[in-house]
Amino acid sequence: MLAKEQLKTIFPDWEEGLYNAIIEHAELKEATAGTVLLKPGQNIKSAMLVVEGSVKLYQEDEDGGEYFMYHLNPGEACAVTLVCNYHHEKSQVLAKAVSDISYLSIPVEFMDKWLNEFKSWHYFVIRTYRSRYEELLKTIHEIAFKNMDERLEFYIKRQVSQFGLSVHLTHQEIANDLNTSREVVSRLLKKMEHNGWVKMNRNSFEWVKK
Amino acid sequence: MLAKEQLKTIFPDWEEGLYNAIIEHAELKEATAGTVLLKPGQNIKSAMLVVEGSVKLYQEDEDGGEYFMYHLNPGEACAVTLVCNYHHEKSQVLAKAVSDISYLSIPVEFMDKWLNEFKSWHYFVIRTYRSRYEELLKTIHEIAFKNMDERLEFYIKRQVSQFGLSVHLTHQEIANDLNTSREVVSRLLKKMEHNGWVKMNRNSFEWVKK
DNA sequence: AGTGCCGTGTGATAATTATCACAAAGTTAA
DNA sequence: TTAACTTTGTGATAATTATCACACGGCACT
Repeated sequence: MLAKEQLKTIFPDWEEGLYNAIIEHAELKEATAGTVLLKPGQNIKSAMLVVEGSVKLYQEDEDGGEYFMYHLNPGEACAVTLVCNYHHEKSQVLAKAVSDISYLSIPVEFMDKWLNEFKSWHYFVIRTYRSRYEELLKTIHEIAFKNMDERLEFYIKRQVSQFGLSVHLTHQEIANDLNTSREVVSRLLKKMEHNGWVKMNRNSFEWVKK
Repeated sequence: MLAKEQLKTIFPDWEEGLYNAIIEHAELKEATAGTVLLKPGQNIKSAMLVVEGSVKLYQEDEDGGEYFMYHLNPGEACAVTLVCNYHHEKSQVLAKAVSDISYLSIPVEFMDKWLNEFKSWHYFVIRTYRSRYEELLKTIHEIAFKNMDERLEFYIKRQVSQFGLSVHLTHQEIANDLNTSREVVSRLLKKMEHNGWVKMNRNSFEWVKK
């Protein structure tokens, strides 16, 4: 388990008691890049709080399609796992580690208990829901109103603000995240290259716009 | 203001003290069908809890487009208005009364206070966020993966489960909610009519499938 | 009854995206 | 180096949706 000091830097503004409770009851787990942490339909047995690395949240289609919704970073929690009624909730999302990660896993039994015990925990839960709700709104805005070129630009910008100007993704990976085809992504990136927005390499490209 | 008994039937499972606080501090407001209750960009000054009638929540585009996300019914609250930090939050959604409605309006000052005072209030807030988050997920699922015919069917089914088998909407209204054009809706409804899924009238139709 | 508006039907065409087919270039491993 | 594989480029074509144009019928109002 982490030292309390480390916890405090990653999850600031909690009560002493909550740090202690975490240290006592949470398990620090690790997962390698690409691991599926949560699948649609899966029963939720524990909450997930990211400590290190980042996680991608997807909506998944019945027949294999995926749509990327948002990233979870250190200090953030997966909203769908913060349930307050025992064992009955199932995941509606797919969560995948983008990098090697470590995260706190907290049995759902404590969710309800801590809501009563720790004020800072219930603020954390509410803030988590609120911010994830807002991420979903942004995602809906993109899909509902924008064409693929603008959606790709939005996607790249999110990627850039996460990992910097150098984007290490293949066209195929991007196409999967946007539920479109590799060809479409290739052509749109080519157009962006002509416009001087990106510098293309194999397996990666640089975002140079603005 | 409503009598406590009425409040209890619409918002069950609250504490006595919360009902009293509502009676003391909430205002019971009314609005006629079609009224815009909340606009994107607007500062949130008060929470909205639906008492009677129903409200439609939309994502709005910069240039006039709208996309319908979900309904709010009596006993439900608008998640975006349940803010806990004063005055700084702006709406990212559009809320419109579908029918004549009445709702409780609670100044945001109380949001934080009540979170501390009433356990039943913070459960209510969390449940609200959770259920709205889930509605957004469903919406994303539709837009990201389905063609317009399936999205229209999903839309009609939601309408039916809200208001019954008789759907009183013009093709134009449906087209606005789905951010598509009237012609597309007309043609798809015609196809559904051929399949025996609907019986068309002027200004309305019946859902007869299954 | 006539006028005009609104809701609907429908063809023609454009724009966007999806799908298929295949080539070329870079990378990895024997 | 050669072979196998991955990534990317690109044309051709299909499917889906958007847009434009216009007709027709019901309904309200005089």
